[in-house]
Amino acid sequence: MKPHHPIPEASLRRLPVYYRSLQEMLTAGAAQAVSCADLARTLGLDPTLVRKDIEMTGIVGRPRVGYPLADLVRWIESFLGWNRLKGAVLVGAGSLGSALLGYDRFRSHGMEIVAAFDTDPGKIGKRNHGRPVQPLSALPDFVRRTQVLIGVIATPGDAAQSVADLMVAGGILAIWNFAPAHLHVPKHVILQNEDLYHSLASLSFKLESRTRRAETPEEREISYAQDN
Amino acid sequence: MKPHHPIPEASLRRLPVYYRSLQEMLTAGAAQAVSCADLARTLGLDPTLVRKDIEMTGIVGRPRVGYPLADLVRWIESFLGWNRLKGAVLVGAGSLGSALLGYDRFRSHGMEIVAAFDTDPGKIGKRNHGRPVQPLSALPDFVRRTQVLIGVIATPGDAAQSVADLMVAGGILAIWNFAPAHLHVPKHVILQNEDLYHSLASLSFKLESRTRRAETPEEREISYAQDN
DNA sequence: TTTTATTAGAGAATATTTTCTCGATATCAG
DNA sequence: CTGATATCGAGAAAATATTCTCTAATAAAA
Repeated sequence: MKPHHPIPEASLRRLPVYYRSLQEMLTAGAAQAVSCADLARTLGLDPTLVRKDIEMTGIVGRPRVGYPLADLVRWIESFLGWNRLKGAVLVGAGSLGSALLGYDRFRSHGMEIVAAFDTDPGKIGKRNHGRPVQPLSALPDFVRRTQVLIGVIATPGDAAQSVADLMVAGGILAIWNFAPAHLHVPKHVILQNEDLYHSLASLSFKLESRTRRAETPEEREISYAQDN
Repeated sequence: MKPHHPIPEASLRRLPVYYRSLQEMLTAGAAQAVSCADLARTLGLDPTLVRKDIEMTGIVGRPRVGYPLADLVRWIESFLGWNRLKGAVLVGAGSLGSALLGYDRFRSHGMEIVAAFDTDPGKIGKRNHGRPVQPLSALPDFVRRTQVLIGVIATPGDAAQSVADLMVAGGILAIWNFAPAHLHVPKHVILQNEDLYHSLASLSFKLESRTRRAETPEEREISYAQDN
């Protein structure tokens, strides 16, 4: 039923948007069913785009009615794997790591961070948001014992590759990397980079080109060439 | 030199990767110049892809030599606007907000968070990573006075839209949204969403489909050669 | 029963991204 | 000094992804 292979990345990233909007509708308790047109209108997207994305998940709607709201929400959950809780380990109990440990809503999105690791003796042995912080050296064994599949890296950039290696050695299958580093992992390991500087680059570039364009409309042609 | 107006988003997101790699080479002090082929090899990318991306920034290289390393680094900085410091305000001094306030390396990437805002009376008036936390109601006036252009949202999802409205009212031109919410902003405002659940969806989906696929067929045993 | 709103599905059109190809040029070896 | 060659630059082509368009089918409403 589900065409697992050719899922466009863009569609995949839009599904959580739909999901959240649908869940809001659900808690608002307004309607039993929702049409793609409704959803598209509230999100400011094209209706056919929304339909394509939803169609992709395999659920079938009913003409003139739309999709049963509760079913659609559960279906997306299931499609994204958010209904099957997967354990994760986190390395790097700094401020970002702590913030991630505090995100209790990850649990309702299929992921639970079950343990944290660090190399700082000042952190090891203490608890962070309820999870014990263990020495990094204990990671591979822990992963092997607990069969955890997801590893979250929230270390400084220069430590990230060696952490990734440890994770892979332990049997981690998916790495969510928040460290500013370009990681090399075996092909069978899923790598999701969450590098803030990538986004900042995009934001910064767009802002610069817009404000510069506003300053000197006629000099656009050299706008990229000028150094300050 | 040519201002390609449509800068591919994909290229824009690869530039920070190049930047970091180049900077590492620079501090390693190995070579004066670097070729696209070198860079592509260390990053595992296609050489022509790298050349296209770099060409897009407008820098000119020298045949048989490559690009002068130091110049290239500075050029990318300049292209992305990372050499012109832009002020930003942050709303939501929770754990994620604090983590962002603690990222002092944003400054070397063109952004400095100059003030934080929150609605929690327990946080207002205190300092967070050196910045005073002010009441949210003070935001529009602050933005207007200081001419800050970037707004960072790190609030819970249900507060995000009203915060965005306040920012827009104050004159913010770019919003970096970490809250799990779909924001509506005027067209002239740049919106960059950093929703963790989008990435988690992608990660989770890929992991689910791989593990499901691996459960049924014969290839379950995966060997990890490396062990250290 | 007829009308209407809506989904399903397929295919075309468009946009974007990546790869290919080739000519030009600076460096190096002889 | 001359030729070989690695590298850049740029345009063309190919591949990929996204968006649009249209038709048929269906369920609800009139």
